[in-house]
Amino acid sequence: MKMSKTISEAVVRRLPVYLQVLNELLSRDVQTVSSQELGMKLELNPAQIRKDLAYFGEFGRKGIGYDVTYLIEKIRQILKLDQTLNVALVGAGNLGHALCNYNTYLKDNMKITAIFDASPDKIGTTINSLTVLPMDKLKETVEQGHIRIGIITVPASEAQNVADQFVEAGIEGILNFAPAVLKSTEDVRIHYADFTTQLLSLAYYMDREGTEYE
Amino acid sequence: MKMSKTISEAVVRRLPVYLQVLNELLSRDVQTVSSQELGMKLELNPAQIRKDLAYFGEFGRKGIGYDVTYLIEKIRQILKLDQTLNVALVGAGNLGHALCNYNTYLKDNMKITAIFDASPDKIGTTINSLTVLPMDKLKETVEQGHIRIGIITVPASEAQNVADQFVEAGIEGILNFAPAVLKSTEDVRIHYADFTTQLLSLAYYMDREGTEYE
DNA sequence: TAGATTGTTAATCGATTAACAATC
DNA sequence: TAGATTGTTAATCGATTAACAATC
Repeated sequence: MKMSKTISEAVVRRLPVYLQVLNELLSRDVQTVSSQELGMKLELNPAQIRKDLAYFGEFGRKGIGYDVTYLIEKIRQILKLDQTLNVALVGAGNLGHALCNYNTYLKDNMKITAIFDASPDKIGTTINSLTVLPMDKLKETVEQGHIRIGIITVPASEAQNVADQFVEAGIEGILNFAPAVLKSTEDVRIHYADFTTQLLSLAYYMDREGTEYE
Repeated sequence: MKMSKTISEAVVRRLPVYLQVLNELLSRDVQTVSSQELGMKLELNPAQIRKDLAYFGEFGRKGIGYDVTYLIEKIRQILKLDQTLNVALVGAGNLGHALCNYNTYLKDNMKITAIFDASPDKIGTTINSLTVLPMDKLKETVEQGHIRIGIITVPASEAQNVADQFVEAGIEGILNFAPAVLKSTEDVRIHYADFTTQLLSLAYYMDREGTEYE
């Protein structure tokens, strides 16, 4: 078990993917897995997987591999999935609706506990038994509800404004679905989940794959 | 104007983000922008931006910067946004619905032209004037409709199966929203857009930011 | 014991950044 | 001309991979 050494973001982003595959193994009653096997499933170098995990502790057994259940537990601890994180969502449009309903998937780790919208049409309506609140209730709700993560599903033009309000309310992390680059203070982390960027970069590879002029 | 040199994925993924910021500048009638200014907006090193763009041509003017309109045009060409790409979506659930309605945003670059679902409840229903088709129509529809990109919004357990059918149908790129790692043949590119992974990695940074044990 | 596989150090590879001549 | 900023080469930094002693 070692600490110090800042862990790179690339490593942290791979952990949830490891968890995905491990959960799938668990559901098939696989007891033990080697970095070799994980590497095959993830199309990742086995050494990388071992190294990633070793940042956080010695989770494997030499000559044997990793106990699936134990490793899941450990990664869940690292990602703090034992505690419930409360999440606020701003933007009760189609995507906002979809995410709220997806809610169940994350079970008790992450829970959308408040929904906001600027539009009077939306305010007061109910999504998944949550009432859509007006924006001026955001700060108070976030503070009182111990909400630490904010999700933005508003149009790009309003995203920065919402981010500012989240920061002001003391949120610690933002997941932004709007196709916009956001500014925040240093202590608030922003992750981007805009799928249009993904789609556009995918387009680049269309037709060209394998035609790499060489 | 130079060719050869394979362009790294990191570069390609930044292009849509550049486009985002450039479009925003255009909407504010900004004519010219320097790599310095772009760097500030994107929190990226100016040298990196210049280098990224230089892979594709000489788009700037020394001493002046980049013409916003011209650069937008060039990046759109690189990402092949001049041609319309037809997209098929499998999974007419909440997220599928949301993406279909989002459709307008992508304007004429990307167009969801077919929706599929395995569930008899969904088949035959209409989303945004498109009728949800059964899975056995996928191959034929993809081929006849010149569909080159597939979007997966089914549960994780079915994602691989859908991907296989896409590959079989000759799709060239897949955008996967299911929390699952997918296998495909080498010539089919898979991008991941599962937001749960994003959320989980965000959780890692909660409470720790700035407490980096040093 | 022999075979397998970890954790970790060292080597490699690739991506980011700095620096600067060219030039608007 | 002087100041600004590109495109590009060289230097740096960090992440991935290989290799191997430790050990189950």
